[in-house]
Amino acid sequence: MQITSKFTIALHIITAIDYFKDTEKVTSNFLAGSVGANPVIVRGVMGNLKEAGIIDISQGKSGITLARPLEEIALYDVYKAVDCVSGEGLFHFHENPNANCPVGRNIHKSVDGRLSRIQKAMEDELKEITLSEIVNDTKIEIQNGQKLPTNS
Amino acid sequence: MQITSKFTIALHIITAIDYFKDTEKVTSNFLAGSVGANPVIVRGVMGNLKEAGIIDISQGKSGITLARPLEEIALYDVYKAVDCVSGEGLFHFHENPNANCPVGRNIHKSVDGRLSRIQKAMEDELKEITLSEIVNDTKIEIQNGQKLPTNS
DNA sequence: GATCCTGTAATGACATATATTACAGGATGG
DNA sequence: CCATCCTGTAATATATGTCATTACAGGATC
Repeated sequence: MQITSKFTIALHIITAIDYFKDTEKVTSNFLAGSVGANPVIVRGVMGNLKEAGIIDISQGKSGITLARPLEEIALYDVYKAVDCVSGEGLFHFHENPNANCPVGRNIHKSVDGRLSRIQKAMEDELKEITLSEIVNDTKIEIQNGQKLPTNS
Repeated sequence: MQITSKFTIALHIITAIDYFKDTEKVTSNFLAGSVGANPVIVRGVMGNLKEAGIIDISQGKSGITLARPLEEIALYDVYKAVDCVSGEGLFHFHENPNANCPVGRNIHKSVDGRLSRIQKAMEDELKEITLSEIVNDTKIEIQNGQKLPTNS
């Protein structure tokens, strides 16, 4: 199992919105071209990000823009926006433990809290990382890629 | 998306093996009855736990037994044993970022490390919890459930 | 007002999770 | 030593989720 690629698509979208904000009209088709996914998928993710107040969507010349500074967008905000992990939680508990068995009747009580704690550890880490880190690193990587090998 | 229930089934199995070790012959069918899942699924999980050196499987009177003390079985060991998360990692990266786009060409480099770090945070938490905690809590819950309401 | 863009529905392909039936082969215990 | 019981595993079915794709309605823009 894996967390849906909508999450990394969202990170890619935000990075591209920032990177191309001054040089391109950023639309769902443009973003879909960069992401390599279908425009409908991208529009869906865009919708999630808009609901979460992370981007603004306009059909005008401005196109799609960021609604707040990159420093104020944590990976956790994006993760919540695209709803990677259902309300059921990260772990899928088997549905039918036997209520006639003492273990089956009580296993939930002793496990649920610990699974939440594990999920929380992941989510706390998501809160520690902002999009500004990712965008900055991406720009650095782009710079490095543009340097040609040279002897000088 | 959710992590497969094989994981919680494994926790349930281990708990039941310990709980019933002195009173029942523990077989895949017996465990499947407690878990409320198909015996074939349980045998599959049992196979994973056996490979990982967590349980021993015998067809004799002893049935299925724990291969090491509960204190030495971390949730992480079980998680690895049942292979919840593929080698691809917890997060599914979109497959086709556009190599002709500077962002598409570099987004992986700036994101991959951070996604690993998030996954690691979860896995580190899994390492902190042992089955002895879960089994002890389950036993306590069973005790509490057996206490009848009383005025005395 | 023509054009472009978003929002969304409908459908299909594909992968994964779980259940289920069936059976071969091995260990056990009488 | 043999009947029995149990595990290991293949094959199949169903359900669900992901992602792609086509299509189009409606709104904003220029």
